[in-house]
Amino acid sequence: MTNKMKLTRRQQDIYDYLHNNAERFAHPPTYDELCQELGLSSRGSLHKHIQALIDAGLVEPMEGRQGIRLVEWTQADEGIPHLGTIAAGRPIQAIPQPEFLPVPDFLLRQHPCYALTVKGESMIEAGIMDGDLVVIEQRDTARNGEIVVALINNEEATLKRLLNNNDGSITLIPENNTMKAMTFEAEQVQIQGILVSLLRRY
Amino acid sequence: MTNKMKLTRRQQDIYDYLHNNAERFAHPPTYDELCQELGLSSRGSLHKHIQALIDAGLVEPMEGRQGIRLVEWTQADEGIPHLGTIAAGRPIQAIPQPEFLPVPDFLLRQHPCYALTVKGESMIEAGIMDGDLVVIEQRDTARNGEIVVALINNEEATLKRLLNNNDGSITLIPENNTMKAMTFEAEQVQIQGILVSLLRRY
DNA sequence: TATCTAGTTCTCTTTTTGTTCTCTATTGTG
DNA sequence: CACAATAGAGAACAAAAAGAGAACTAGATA
Repeated sequence: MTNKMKLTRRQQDIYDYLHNNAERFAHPPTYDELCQELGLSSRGSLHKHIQALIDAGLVEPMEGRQGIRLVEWTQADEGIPHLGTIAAGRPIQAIPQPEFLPVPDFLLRQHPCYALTVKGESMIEAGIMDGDLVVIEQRDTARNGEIVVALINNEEATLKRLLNNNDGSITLIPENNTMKAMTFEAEQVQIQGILVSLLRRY
Repeated sequence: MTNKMKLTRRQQDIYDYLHNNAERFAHPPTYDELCQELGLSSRGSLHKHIQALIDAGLVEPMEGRQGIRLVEWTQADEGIPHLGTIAAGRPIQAIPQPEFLPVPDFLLRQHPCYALTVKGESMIEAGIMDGDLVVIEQRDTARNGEIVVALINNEEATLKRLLNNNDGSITLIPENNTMKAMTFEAEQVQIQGILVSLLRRY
């Protein structure tokens, strides 16, 4: 449905404006407000452009209620934020101003995702190397055997394979036979996401 | 149509400019904008050059001939073809109708690329697992240490690390300590591309 | 009810942009 | 030298894009 129609110059401008100022409008803006912001004096002219954006699937009219509009966007169009570096035994080292990576649909999930750079070799036998970029789906639960981003004791973040033990404890397994699995109480471990895909540049 | 004639000096200039500054133009540039950038004062003159580039198939007019611009054709827009499966010791198993994968810029190179699915574990210690998708830059030469798609005796295709020996022979090294490196005469080995990036879904 | 507001539809004009044309200057070639 | 190929300037034109402004519609409101 993402009909990538080509926009005219002004249509792009207006879309960019809506996109960049989405937060500024508590309630979706009216045509008159937009006209003022964009320096137009005719609602009719604006309407023509908005209509084009609607046809292109970039914008949706507000449901039923008239008076207003709303913009929609997806991660596939926009890219996912690259939040920083994850190294076993350290907190995630955040990038001050996360940049957005364009990642194709087929490497994402429905739920929101973010990207991290892997530091270290703790998952090397799972084919995850130092410097790889991993795409993480934001979640606070995970199933057995999934590779997760886990926060331990609210201090250190790590990428490991998850094992939920019968007694309620949690074991985090590195995929590196020089390293040992570690077991924690459920309260000590907080799941921050699960691994959904991996990107590597040579 | 695709009149593959050689370009004049200025045509090449203009093509190079478009090529190098493609990123700078949020929307495809208008003729007036290009004139300014290129130091021309006549759209008519520009038009003659652009027309030559279109004839040469290097540039496409914006569809629908809207009051706008020309676009360079890049693989980032269209995606790269997924040609099939590469398994050590077999020819590449081609997909009848290759599908196109949208792959973000930063995982590509300037030169044409294609994607293959990796079958087998011969490169597992390089972090390349069974089922991974590799992006290959189409090339017929490679440097020492690069991971290449090599065709051996015009029969079997394989993904290995390349070693050019002093005596002119070529050694292909698997990254799997249960497998042995193999050495061939230069004539037996044909480079079909080099590894530029890797994608994996979980 | 009358009135106001905000989206829609319409006609019209202006501006922008690609195209086509002619004319001129420069350069290289036989 | 003549001649062709390349390069640019500038004018004129048609169509697309953008905008103005008025009239109309349907809800909301008083």
